[in-house]
Amino acid sequence: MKKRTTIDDVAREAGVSRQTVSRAINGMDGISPNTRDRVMEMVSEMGYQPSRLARGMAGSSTQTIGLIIGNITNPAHAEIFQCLYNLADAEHYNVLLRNTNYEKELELKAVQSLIAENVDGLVILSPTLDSEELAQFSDEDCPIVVIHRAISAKNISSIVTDTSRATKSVVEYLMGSGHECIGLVTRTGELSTIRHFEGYQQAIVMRGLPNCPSLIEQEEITMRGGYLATHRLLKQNPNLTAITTYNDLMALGAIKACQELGRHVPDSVAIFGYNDIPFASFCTPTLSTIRIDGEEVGKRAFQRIKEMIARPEVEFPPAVLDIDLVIRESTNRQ
Amino acid sequence: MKKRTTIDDVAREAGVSRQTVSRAINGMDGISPNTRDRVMEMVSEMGYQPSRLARGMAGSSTQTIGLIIGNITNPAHAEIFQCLYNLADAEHYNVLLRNTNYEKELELKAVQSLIAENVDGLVILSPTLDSEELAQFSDEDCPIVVIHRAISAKNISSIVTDTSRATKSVVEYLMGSGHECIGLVTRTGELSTIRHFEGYQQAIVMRGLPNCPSLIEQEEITMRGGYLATHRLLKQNPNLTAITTYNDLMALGAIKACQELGRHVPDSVAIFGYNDIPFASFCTPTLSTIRIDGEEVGKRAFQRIKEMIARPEVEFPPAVLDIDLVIRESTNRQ
DNA sequence: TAAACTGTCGTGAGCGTTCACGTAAGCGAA
DNA sequence: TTCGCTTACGTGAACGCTCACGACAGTTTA
Repeated sequence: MKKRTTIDDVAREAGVSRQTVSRAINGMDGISPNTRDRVMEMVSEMGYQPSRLARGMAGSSTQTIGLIIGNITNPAHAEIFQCLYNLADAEHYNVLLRNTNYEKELELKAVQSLIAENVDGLVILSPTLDSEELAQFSDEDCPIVVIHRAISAKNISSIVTDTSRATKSVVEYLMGSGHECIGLVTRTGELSTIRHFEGYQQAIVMRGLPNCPSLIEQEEITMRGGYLATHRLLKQNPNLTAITTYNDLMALGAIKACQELGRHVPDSVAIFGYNDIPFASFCTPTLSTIRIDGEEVGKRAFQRIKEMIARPEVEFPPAVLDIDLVIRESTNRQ
Repeated sequence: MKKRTTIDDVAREAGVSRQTVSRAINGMDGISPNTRDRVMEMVSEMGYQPSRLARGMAGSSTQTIGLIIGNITNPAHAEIFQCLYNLADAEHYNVLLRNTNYEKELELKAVQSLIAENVDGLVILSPTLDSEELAQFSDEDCPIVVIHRAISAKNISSIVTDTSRATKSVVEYLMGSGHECIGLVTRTGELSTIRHFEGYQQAIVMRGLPNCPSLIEQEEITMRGGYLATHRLLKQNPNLTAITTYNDLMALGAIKACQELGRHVPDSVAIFGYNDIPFASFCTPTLSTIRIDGEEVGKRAFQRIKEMIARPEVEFPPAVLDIDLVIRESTNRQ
């Protein structure tokens, strides 16, 4: 049975007090350079690692941030996680993950449980909870950063892209390429789809095209979901020549559905994705999509949560990220 | 400043002692049904949640398992994580993730840091560390389950598939379809590739075909890696008609490379993957691959780590999982 | 009837830190 | 000298639990 090396062990060996060791390892002042060196040498000699549990108990920080993620299996989410993780890890933060499968109940529980775990901050990467549901956590003293949903309140801040404008650009691009009957494949629920609708309809209306409800299909956010929705869409609207989707996964499913129905992509149907996951440039045909820089998102989210931890009284406005249309084969009609 | 509800608060309100509350919430005996009910009612009324930090400090378990993962961006890994996570979460375990990018140094540090965090157990999902490197952790009293590498020692156990046999089956299948010049695209490093080589060569030799080193290319485990390796492979061996790969990601890259080089898949080159990630059945052409049930892997890993936590003295033999060949379009020559 | 046991509960200590103090030495200024 | 300030430490308490006990009924056993 191995016994853990504690701060007291180090203190004893170095011939100083507990507190002095603490001062040394935490870079606090009130300690002379000489003693600091001596202590630090002892620390590495004895292989001492402070216990995060004890630190969390005694101090105010657990050096842990919670991350709630809708589905880690979604490559767009995974990329953001990875980047956020790397930054956090570099600053000795632990990342505590909760995979919620986009379920509202689970997500609410996840927020509560993470706060109860004394995380220093919380990042939410899932389009499930709405502003009101989030607002109830304003009074817990745990800063929250929400990704992809604009909200800013006490202790709550966000990193967003302009989904509405992006979707509008996509539809305008498709109309510019001569498409007049454009379908929308999006997720179930209202929450983040509303921006999606918004952009879609703005573009349609501006162009004076008919705003037809049968051109919209909703499904779960997976390849299978995109596949099913597209099947329905094309059955109801055989004259449809383009589809814009909620994300790349649904787009990949859409391509599959088109192929099964004998509708060539892009010659018979153009498909537009959202996110630019790695597969988008490796599939056949390669996928036109909205590029969101996952690395940038992860970086901003981490920076923001750190700022909020450091200055809890400040209220931060949403950070809006740029997006680009990436045109590839799936919309490139001959 | 919100104050946390502690076990003492509950005890006071319920008119019992701390320890009695502890007995109630932990389902220990030495408490009458009446008091238990009364305490539990008070617990939910006050919204009391025990502090994992304090539990970890005071008790022997932190209810946390560590998971080291090579690259969470790899869908095969993500699936296993998700399943393991779900099971762990259902039993109130936290999962502490470390993403190591397959780097040996990071991975060794990750193991040490997780042990220092007092995790109850550790699961390693990465083909990076070899048996000797792992063996040094036998003496820490923290059970370790290694996925995809056969090893069993004190405190160390594993969940594996027979990569060698699987690869052999693939090559035999390809030869059975008339292929005589078969390339191998695998990862850099020796560790898990050795089983890959083994199966490949066994099949080749049994058939009496020449064992040509130029038919093997190594790269990083990504689509891009598979893409680059395949480019080199086809340049050096234009007469090659089939490629078997380390995993589906590399296979997807291989398909891309073939398309760029004007080699039709499967008519000119057949491609075989490994893992059966969701994209394998949604890409074009759909990918023939080895099916590994990620859900089963995650389940076994979690069950095993729980067994090891419960009975630290027992040494478990590797659990070997079944695999299947899944034949799809990418090897289906007309 | 005394002794031993069983069921139910409470108490003190300890886990490994940080925090808010207290203290002693050294130095300069009034 | 005397006071105050700074620098460099040390000390006790606290964080919220679990663990190993101890205590005290009530019930069985010898």
